[in-house]
Amino acid sequence: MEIVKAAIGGLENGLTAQKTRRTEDKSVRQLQLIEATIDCIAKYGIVGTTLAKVTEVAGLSLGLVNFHFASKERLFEETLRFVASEHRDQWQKGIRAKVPRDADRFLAIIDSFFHPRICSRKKLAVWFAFFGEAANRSIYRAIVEDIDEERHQESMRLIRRLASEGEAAGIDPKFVSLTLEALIDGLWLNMLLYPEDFSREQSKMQVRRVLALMFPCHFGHTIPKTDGTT
Amino acid sequence: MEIVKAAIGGLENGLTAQKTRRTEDKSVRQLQLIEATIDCIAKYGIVGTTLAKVTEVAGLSLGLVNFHFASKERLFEETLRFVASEHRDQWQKGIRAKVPRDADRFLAIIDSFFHPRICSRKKLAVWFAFFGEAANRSIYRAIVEDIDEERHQESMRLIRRLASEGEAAGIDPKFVSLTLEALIDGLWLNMLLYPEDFSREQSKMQVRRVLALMFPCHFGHTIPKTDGTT
DNA sequence: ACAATGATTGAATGAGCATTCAGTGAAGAT
DNA sequence: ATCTTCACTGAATGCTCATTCAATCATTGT
Repeated sequence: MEIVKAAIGGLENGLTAQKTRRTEDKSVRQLQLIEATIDCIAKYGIVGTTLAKVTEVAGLSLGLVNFHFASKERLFEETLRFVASEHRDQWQKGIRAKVPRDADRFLAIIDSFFHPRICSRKKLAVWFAFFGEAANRSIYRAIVEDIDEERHQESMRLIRRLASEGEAAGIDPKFVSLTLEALIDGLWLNMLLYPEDFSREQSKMQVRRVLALMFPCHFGHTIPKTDGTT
Repeated sequence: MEIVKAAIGGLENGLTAQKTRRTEDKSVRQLQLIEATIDCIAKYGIVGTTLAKVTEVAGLSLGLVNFHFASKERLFEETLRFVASEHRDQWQKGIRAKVPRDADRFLAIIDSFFHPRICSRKKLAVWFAFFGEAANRSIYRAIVEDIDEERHQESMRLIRRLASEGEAAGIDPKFVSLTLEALIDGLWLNMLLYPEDFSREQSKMQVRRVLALMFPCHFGHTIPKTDGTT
């Protein structure tokens, strides 16, 4: 993971080769392989993803996966970790950004789920491919749980402050957080299965409308006045 | 599918052999194989489900799958169709039952998602295993879409009547139906990934609380007065 | 220039698996 | 009692794929 992040940095700011080339190449290759894996899972599913296809898509030779990762299994783990931390980086960047109002911070977490890089068709396919296997591979579940838990805690913290601030009502932060996260997972599934019928923007608005039902004062203004779903 | 349904009937009312034994045996075997497939997918995932394991679990010989179904692929299709129609039967039974109030009918659809037979750990594992593959296998998506669409139409019909009946408000049936279905899919995922932390009953209540936010008059009474989430 | 290091290649290996099919046996039909 | 029909069996087949590894190549240090 750490190595891979270094590679992303490297790629983004134009290959500033400070470390020895060999070490850096290593992380670049790993990233290449992970991205090819994402492409393959999206195109062929987990079942249809073979190392031959992955390396072909990456433009590398067959033996490299077992050189850079111990096994196909490890490559899959790192791929899941990659999309997971990509999302974590996204929402953490969101809540650290300019506007310090709690309501906006919470919206930033919500919005992170609908960022084009995070919920592209490819990434959704990868998430659900791993969900499907997670029931039996505890390592996948552990990776997903880690990132879910961290975000859930942050959500609850923000909602708790919102609730005490504005309309205190009987709003239960846990209920709000769990409900919205479940709703978003379901919308993700819709976008995956029916990409023609469900867009990112529309789904984001759908979440906001639910949020407005829960916190009219805080979020009522974030939804369009007219109420057509489509 | 039809053959399989006949077999269920046969099993349930004690093997009333009206047809020739051979034909009936055939459908019994198919059902056996489908149930073994469900067990295997739940235990080993789609990737780890082999025909050797399926037939072993079913207590039958290896060659039978290719005899009763054309291929492993077809067996998988029929398995998905089986859990799909099991759910359809469940909610259709629910809305046909005694109480003819629309609100109760709608609740019956919601509740069908949380029936022990429908959202057992095994069945959830099967659903998400297929969702994971659905992005690439259009046949899976078609099967899921069929059943989703039918239920969605029925839900909207009921909600529309509810909305006109009671608090007409600006409630949009499509929004309500899509939101609740997405929420439920997300809760299913929670139950699959974290069975220790999410129960059927608790999840059902979570849906009702959201429903009560949308239709206080119709569904406010269906949630417990105290508001602890756990 | 040369050696040393270590990344890269891809043919070879062998395991695992879906599918086939020749043979078996049990249940009806005559 | 014998024949016919099929469901059923499981060893054999052949293919796909992850993994290995000997050989090659590029880079760095001296």
